[in-house]
Amino acid sequence: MNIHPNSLEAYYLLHNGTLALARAENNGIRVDVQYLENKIFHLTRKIDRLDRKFKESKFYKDWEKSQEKEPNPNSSIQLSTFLYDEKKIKPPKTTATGRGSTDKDTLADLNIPELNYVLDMRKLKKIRDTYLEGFLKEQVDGWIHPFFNLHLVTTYRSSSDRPNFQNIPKRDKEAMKITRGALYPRKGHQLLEVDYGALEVRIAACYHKDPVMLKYIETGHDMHADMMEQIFFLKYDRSKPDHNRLRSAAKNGFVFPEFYGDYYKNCATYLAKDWGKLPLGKWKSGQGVPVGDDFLSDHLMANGISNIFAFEKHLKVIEQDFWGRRFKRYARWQERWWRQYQKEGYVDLYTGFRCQGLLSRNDATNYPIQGAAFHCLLWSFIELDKLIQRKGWKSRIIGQIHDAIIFDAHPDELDELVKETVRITCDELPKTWDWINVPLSVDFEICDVDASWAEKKELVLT
DNA sequence: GGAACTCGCCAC
DNA sequence: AAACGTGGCGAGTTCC
Repeated sequence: MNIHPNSLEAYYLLHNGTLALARAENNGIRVDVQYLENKIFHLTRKIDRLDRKFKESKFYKDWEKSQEKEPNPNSSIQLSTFLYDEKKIKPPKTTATGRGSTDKDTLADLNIPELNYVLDMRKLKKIRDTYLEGFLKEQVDGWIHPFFNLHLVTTYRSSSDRPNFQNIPKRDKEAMKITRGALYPRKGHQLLEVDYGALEVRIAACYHKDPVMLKYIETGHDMHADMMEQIFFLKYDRSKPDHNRLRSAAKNGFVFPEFYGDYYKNCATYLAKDWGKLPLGKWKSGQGVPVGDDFLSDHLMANGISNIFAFEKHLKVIEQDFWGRRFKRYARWQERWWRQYQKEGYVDLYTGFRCQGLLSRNDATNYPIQGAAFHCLLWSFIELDKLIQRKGWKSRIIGQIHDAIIFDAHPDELDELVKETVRITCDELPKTWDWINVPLSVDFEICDVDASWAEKKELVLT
């Protein structure tokens, strides 16, 4: 099917998407209210304890003397004023408005032990106030009904609110356990999650058709391992934990930022500091994360890189190779796409939508990818919803997170639900939209019957 | 007493 | 030449 900009097909995608999402909203998610109240009580006790300890410190006493009103550890303005105006510390980083920053990384840089109390309190408050209190506020008789919006996002992605179902903690294990530990399936059911693998990378490839990228996708060859080898002068060994950490660093600190339009200087800083645990000046022996029997500083120095500037230069060369040789066709597509926008004033998505208005170069190349990737998810969501209706199943769809669908599944229907999901997401979708010229794949995660969302584990298909 | 803003931080 | 894309939301703050 060929979809034209602002087409009827595009309209129906949102129309049917709205109806399917409304059914998921209506289905809702079970929350354990007693658990929420207990956790909030215990987190409050922990936060109070940290607050008391912080207030006993010399740092706080000095802060108290420096201003009229009682210092509030949660006020970034008060903290910024005290650190950078009163104590005359040079801000390691500033905010968008030019004020000295007090975010997590910046405070860690300052090396003031008492500030750890502030950081610990912030983390627990985030969990308590945004998530647990948010669920409690929105729940009715032990059910929440998050909304999914199709009309708010510039790129034609979705958003979610009241409460936001799309930003519940996952990476931080403690925050994940506490927040997702409140969310349950229906009695006798189990939560099931299906994720598209590398969806945006694959959809990007449908636009630029870069032969090197297509080969990576078709063969399953590990692009991030290749970049890890190039950045860190190593032969990737998947059995080594330190190699896998550096592979993640290459993936999240270089490959994805470059795809989104970032450049080597930011990548160098981020890789060295956040992933490598290296200082931003000159390096000494024994610094950074372990690499084999060595440390990252020793390993890089052995390869002629002994400070952040040399590392930047190294990444500059890698970036030139990345866009000038490896993904040359991808780079040319970005250039073409940007010129198209400059000439016509819009970019079109393959799914029949048009992005207009003032766009930056990065916007013009990112929006069509982000939007069309979400539309793949939405199409699958609609079809799965129809299928469940048709079959009269007890299983329900309860939500969606950009490239993932969350089911509240009945165990008797699980096998068929998984089978049908693979069919719709990976086989039917590319048959419907012939611009999808790459294979698609999905992964499943599952919780036991009656277990909370915190108990999620990988589902291996046989 | 509410609107609008900044900042920080969670997700993809 | 320029320099990371999209959201929601709580707390603190300022303005009206």
